[in-house]
Amino acid sequence: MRTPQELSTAFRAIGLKVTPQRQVLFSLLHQNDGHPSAEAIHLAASAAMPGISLRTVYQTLNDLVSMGELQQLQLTPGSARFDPNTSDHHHLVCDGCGDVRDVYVSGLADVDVRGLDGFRVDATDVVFRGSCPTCTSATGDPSAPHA
Amino acid sequence: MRTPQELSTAFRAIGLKVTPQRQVLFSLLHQNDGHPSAEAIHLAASAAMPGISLRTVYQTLNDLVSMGELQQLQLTPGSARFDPNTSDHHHLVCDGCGDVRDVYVSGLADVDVRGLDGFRVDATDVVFRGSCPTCTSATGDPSAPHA
DNA sequence: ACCGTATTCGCAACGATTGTTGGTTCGCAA
DNA sequence: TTGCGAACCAACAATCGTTGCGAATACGGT
Repeated sequence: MRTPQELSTAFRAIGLKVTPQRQVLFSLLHQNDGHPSAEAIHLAASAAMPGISLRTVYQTLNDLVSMGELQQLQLTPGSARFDPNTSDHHHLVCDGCGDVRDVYVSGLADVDVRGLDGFRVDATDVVFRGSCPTCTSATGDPSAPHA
Repeated sequence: MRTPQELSTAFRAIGLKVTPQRQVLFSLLHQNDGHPSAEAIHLAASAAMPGISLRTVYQTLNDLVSMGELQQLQLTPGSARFDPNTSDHHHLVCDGCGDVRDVYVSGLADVDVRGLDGFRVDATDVVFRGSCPTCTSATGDPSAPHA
């Protein structure tokens, strides 16, 4: 995620205004390395600016997404998650607790894909699903050391 | 997707009953190689059995998903899609028209993944996003031959 | 400082999905 | 064949995540 200053400049450059609410969100996202939902962001923003509306949070998140400054993830049914990490990475989802982590994948260009059939590929998203260490031990996975 | 007969047997085996409504759904899904939404399945089912309720469609789809006979996809915000193709494959999504296709990927095991960090991976989903041939030519892609 | 216009907020509405309830049907094991 | 219980439908209401609307407000180029 770019700095609040850079985001402010980018907003003004396309005719969007930099309000205190947006500054709060810029700051929160800049220092966020997780994958928060809109609700979670609203909660955090409310701490810094009581009364900020969920509507405004959605509005600004959508702006950031369409500017390409923020990635929107739909990894599970239910609420979308937002990813401030704009570097080239992929995701790891725990089926147990729903936690999401970033992973870095190399060698993707070497995989063989059949069925593209004239399709133009702009982006490739890889999602690994499984169980995080905490959930793995909690569910008594036989391949894991038990407590 | 397994045959309606196999699905019927599988349902009975876990104490679920094989009703005419379910048989219609089994048949529809068996011969479906697309990625229909629940709504689309309900529409098709209504043609074969007028009056079948959307509620029943959801119920049976959920049963099939939890039995592992059907895959539920959440490729975009909005409605879920269901994939009767249970073979090992991945997906291609057109950002233009929303169309979804199956693709087959080999060599995935050779990619290098950093950040797994004790995570147990059960499944890997790859989603290629881009533009289908129809949308590519319609949007005037400079790299495509124009009309 | 001014003014145009974007932004804000609260509330209503939306689409997708699930819960409920009550009455009826019907699969299927014994 | 009979009986139990599951499944069906209808008709809602409710939930969740998200967006549309409209009046009041405030950013920011000049």
